[in-house]
Amino acid sequence: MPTTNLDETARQILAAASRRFLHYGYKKTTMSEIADDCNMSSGNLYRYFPSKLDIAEMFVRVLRGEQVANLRTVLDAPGRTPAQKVRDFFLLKFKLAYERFHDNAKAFELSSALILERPKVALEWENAEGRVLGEILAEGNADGSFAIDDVPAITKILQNAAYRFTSPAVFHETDEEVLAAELNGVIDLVLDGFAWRSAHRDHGKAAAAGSRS
Amino acid sequence: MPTTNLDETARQILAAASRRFLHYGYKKTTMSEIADDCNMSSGNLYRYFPSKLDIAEMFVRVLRGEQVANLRTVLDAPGRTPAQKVRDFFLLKFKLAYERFHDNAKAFELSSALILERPKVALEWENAEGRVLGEILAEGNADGSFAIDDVPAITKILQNAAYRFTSPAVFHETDEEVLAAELNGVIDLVLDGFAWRSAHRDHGKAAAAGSRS
DNA sequence: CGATTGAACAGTTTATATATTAGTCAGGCT
DNA sequence: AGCCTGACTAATATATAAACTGTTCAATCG
Repeated sequence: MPTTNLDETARQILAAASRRFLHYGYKKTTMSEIADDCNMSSGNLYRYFPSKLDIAEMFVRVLRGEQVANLRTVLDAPGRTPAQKVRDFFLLKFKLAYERFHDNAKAFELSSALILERPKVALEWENAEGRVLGEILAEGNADGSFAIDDVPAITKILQNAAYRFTSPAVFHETDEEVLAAELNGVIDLVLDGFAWRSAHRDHGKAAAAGSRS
Repeated sequence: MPTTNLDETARQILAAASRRFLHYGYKKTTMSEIADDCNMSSGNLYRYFPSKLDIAEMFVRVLRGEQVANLRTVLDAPGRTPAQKVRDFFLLKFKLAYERFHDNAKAFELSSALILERPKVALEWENAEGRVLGEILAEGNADGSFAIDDVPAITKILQNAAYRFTSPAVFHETDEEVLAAELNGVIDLVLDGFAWRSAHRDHGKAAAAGSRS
């Protein structure tokens, strides 16, 4: 709930801006228009946000909060094994990203514009989702289905392996069903990797390094 | 060797164009300049190439030929197991892509411009490399280290899993060493997945589907 | 007569002028 | 006082004109 910290007026500004960002795009909405929507002067906006880009950043922060909360439901799903939750996590993440960006050029534009100027926001987003994924992995460690000693490292590896299915730039090329099927293929292989490591608990860095070069 | 099919004059044009593409960029080199380099009129270029874009396409085709030949050396490396060759393949592919695009905006521009208008070229490139990777997998099947029944499907899955490390758009953000280390992490996990499947030869589509949903 | 040219055309890029907008701040309002 | 306004400015974006470039093809060359 990132909006909790915000003033009532700030929240009103954010709501007006969000509506226009999604409908007309980031570049085409002006500060004056946002101000008019809130029945205030454009100058007054700067008492609540340092710049237009910061409004966009807050918008994305809210979106991220919702998405992370959405992904977190995977954790609480009853009757699902950790392995199934890993799959659920990435399929849901893919679905959310696909639905947001496919046939929604405005959302893509806002995202691109923000990430270009504030790369840190993208990193924070990835880390926030990574924490959820890490909890799934920890759960698998606890019930013995996984055997992961460096959870953050494996989290990163999984995010890398699924990158193709979370990078919006590629979405326009391929159909959702096809991509989902390919994502399942990657998850299958990765989970088998976990199964192998779980059966050979002596893996660790030594074994991994040994198999290399 | 894609240039073998070409006329001597066509090869001269291609060489002149390639030099300018890499030095000044695709958009900034004009047909007149290429023609001047070859001591001919601009109109005469069209007796050898239908358009400027086709010169760029041929340039990329040559590049692809070299890259695939380069990757193919991985296959013939003596004393390497198939698993090691899978790693070699992707590390080499990453290194080649990184070196080509990092700090070489011109190569990136040419690639982007071409892929935008001729997406098929990118697909053909991926397929050509996939064939080499498929041969490595087949080798692993032959010596028993892998147990892959649908080699093309697994090839695609591997390419998807390594996408993060072959997509030039991301290269400018992260340092080569870090990316290579992360790629190794993905390969580790994927190879463990192969090991698991090799140890449980009854995997196949039924088992994979069963583990899902 | 086939091979080549370069002027001509249509489309695009660049350069320039005009207009809009993000952000500031001295003052007005409550 | 504290909150808000709206004219102002520097910077960005849009619109318009000029220049250039990819491509064609009738005329020329060998």
